[in-house]
Amino acid sequence: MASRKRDTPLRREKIEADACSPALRLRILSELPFFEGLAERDLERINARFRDLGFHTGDTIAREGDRAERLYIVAVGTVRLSRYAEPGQSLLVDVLGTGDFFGGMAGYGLSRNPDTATALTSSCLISIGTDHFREIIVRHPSVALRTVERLSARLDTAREMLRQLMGFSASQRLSFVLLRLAARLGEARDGETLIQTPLSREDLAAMAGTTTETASRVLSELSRQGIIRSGRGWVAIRDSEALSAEIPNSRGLD
Amino acid sequence: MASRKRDTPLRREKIEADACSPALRLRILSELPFFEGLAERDLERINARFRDLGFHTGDTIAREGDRAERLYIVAVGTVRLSRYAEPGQSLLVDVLGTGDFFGGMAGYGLSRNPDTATALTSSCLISIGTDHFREIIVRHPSVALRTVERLSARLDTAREMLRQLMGFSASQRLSFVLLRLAARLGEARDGETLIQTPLSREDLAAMAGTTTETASRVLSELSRQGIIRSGRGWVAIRDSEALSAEIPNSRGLD
DNA sequence: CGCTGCCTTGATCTTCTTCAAAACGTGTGG
DNA sequence: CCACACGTTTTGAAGAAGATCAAGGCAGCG
Repeated sequence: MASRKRDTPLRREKIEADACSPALRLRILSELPFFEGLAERDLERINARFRDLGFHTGDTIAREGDRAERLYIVAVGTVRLSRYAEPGQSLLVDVLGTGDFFGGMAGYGLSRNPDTATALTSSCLISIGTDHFREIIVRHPSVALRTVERLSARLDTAREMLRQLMGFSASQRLSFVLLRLAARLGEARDGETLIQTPLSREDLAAMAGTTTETASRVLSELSRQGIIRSGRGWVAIRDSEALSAEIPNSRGLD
Repeated sequence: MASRKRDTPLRREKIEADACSPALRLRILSELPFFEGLAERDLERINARFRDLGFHTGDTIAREGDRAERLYIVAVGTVRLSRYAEPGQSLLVDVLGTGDFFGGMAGYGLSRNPDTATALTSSCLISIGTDHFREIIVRHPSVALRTVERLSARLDTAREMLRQLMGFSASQRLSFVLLRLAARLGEARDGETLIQTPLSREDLAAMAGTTTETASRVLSELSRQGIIRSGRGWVAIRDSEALSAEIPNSRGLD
């Protein structure tokens, strides 16, 4: 309706490819909740085990089915974890921001990557061989605990999504996905929460377990109601109350 | 059709309520993959921290929303983890057998039980306070690693189920659930794999994210094709090849 | 500008849920 | 030991939600 040539609120900052050069790595490491509270020299030793890697939008960071021999931590940017389903279909498992990790965690059970990771924006990650990470876990109980906690939380999230996916309607699921994304990646901007992670309708659909068309319809309807605004590659939530109200007994995640 | 008064292959052994009395606990503990490789005296110390609990069929072991202050490990029997959805609806998150654990793993993120646990059979569990378990993790790196690995595997399973739930048809999902159950809880019995865990059609439906009626229809159809046999509270898989073939690029889980 | 790809919208059609009722098993009490 | 009564399972028919198929519109980019 009243959708004139409105501002496209996209203001994507270019990320320097060398944003996490070796020099900066130590600082990044020390700020990760993961390694919080570790002694300076332990951090240095750990830092020496890490590698840093820059990626451009769309680059593949790790591929489903490859040997899982590295653990990755997102330092800057956002990363998309997806899992192949049918030809053409894929489930968008998660969207990761700064501090999130993925990749070969287990040495035994999961010898191969269960998911494909791609860079949604120019990103930079740090990575470490699983062997070395295991070593760190063994050496630093606090890291072990932290890892267990993060994994538990993620497991809960995944199960919560399962619950949502089954009982809820497509539009409820979409609303839920938007709230989840807003909470993790949203930026407050004059009263709205802007999600400027470049997620296509197809991506959103994949997160909600529905089709591109349905996703589009739902977003249109929400816009019509003034609950959100959206455009190509961005969504802004204007009334998150109303959005939450769409979802029966929802729970915050992550 | 040819479904005459066939044998009900149920042979459910009664489980003594005291099957895991303190005396037996040590043995059980030492056989858990979890604590494999620990020294005798470490095991004894750990054992001292554990409590043992017996449950009858249908008993509630832990309730969704309660404070998560204990970790449980299934010693004997099977346990059902479910999560409330809509009034009347619930998602059956998982079915646990010997050696599986659940409950408060994280101290921070998950201060409350995300799931309700009920005993599917007479079961006996051992449990430990989360604080004590954290202590064990800190003290015994091998347990930490094992925990991380188990959690990773579970996370993967949950995500795999997510993938299934979205792209697949109800019958494919059901087939998948049956295979999963068979792999974890099935017993080989003259050429068939028998799942004698007393799961109702409603339970199966909840695992597959569908309704009782649809579950029933699908099982009927599979029986008609000779792929399975089923009755009240049991399913036997006669041709797991055929069952797998129902599912596009499936993956083993857990 | 005109192309290419993304997004929107419409119409049809399949699948699954929902509502309803009958058949079956199981355990119970006579 | 039999018969009844309950809950589970099965089956049927109608309905709704969403997938699929098919165009048309709009933004960004060369």
